Amino acid sequence: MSRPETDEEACRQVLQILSLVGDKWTVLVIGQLHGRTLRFGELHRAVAGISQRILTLTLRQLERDGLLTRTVHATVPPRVEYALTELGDTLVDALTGLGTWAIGARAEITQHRHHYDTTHPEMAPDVRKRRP
Amino acid sequence: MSRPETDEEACRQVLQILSLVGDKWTVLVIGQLHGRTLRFGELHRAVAGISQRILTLTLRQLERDGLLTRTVHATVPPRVEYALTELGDTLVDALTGLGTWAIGARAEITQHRHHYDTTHPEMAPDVRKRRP
DNA sequence: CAGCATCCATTCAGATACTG
DNA sequence: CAGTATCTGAATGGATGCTG
Repeated sequence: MSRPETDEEACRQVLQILSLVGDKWTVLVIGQLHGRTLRFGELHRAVAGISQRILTLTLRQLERDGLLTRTVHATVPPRVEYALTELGDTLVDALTGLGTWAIGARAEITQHRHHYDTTHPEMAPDVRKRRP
Repeated sequence: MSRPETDEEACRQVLQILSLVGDKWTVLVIGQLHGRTLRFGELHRAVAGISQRILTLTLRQLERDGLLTRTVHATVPPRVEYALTELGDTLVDALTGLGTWAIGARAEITQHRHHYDTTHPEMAPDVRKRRP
């Protein structure tokens, strides 16, 4: 009874979420927002290396998906605050599970890679190219 | 005491894993491999729409990371079988958690998107463009 | 059957410069 | 401060054709 319809379905759902969260920055952003509210500039500084454009797009997407709220204070200078919604918080929780796995598996994966690279000398440069 | 070092660290780890698993096909492939062994052609058919090139690259990467094994049977015609390793199985388990979240949140997210799109008419075409 | 080599179109991140 | 506008190089995915 392995691989029932729900597995199939779950797989597609995961895919959706991964494409939603799978880009380089989204996870970092919601990670910073976990349990606190930050302004645009603060986020920009907190997520080292992100460009304004990408940060803006990332925030807009998360806002559109209902994962965070964007609050504009009509002051001078302008003040815009970002915070996770309850839905966003639950996503963080869900991702935490993956994070735990990642921490536990990291060493083993690194080791496997090294072994593979030495065992299969120049067999798959493309593969390594994709994971520097 | 929110956001201790471990959070920071976990976040990077998640990012690693997401970039490892976050592409369009990897999840589908390991999803198909969950609990069974498949040949290249079977996988190619099972994961509808994937090209041979991408399937090959995806499999190589997973093999390199120690998430699946590639067994070549020296027969004619050649027979190559792919199966998840124990590590790969644990990844599937970890992803299942995310899948569960995804299924539960899907409706709400869709609803939020719709609301956002009607509320912010042409405010963020780029955002919608990124999520058709 | 399983996969590699090639080429092409597209997407996207990132840098830079400008504005309400 | 908090974006928006624009441009460009790089990376990727996908299609096609060939081979041990």
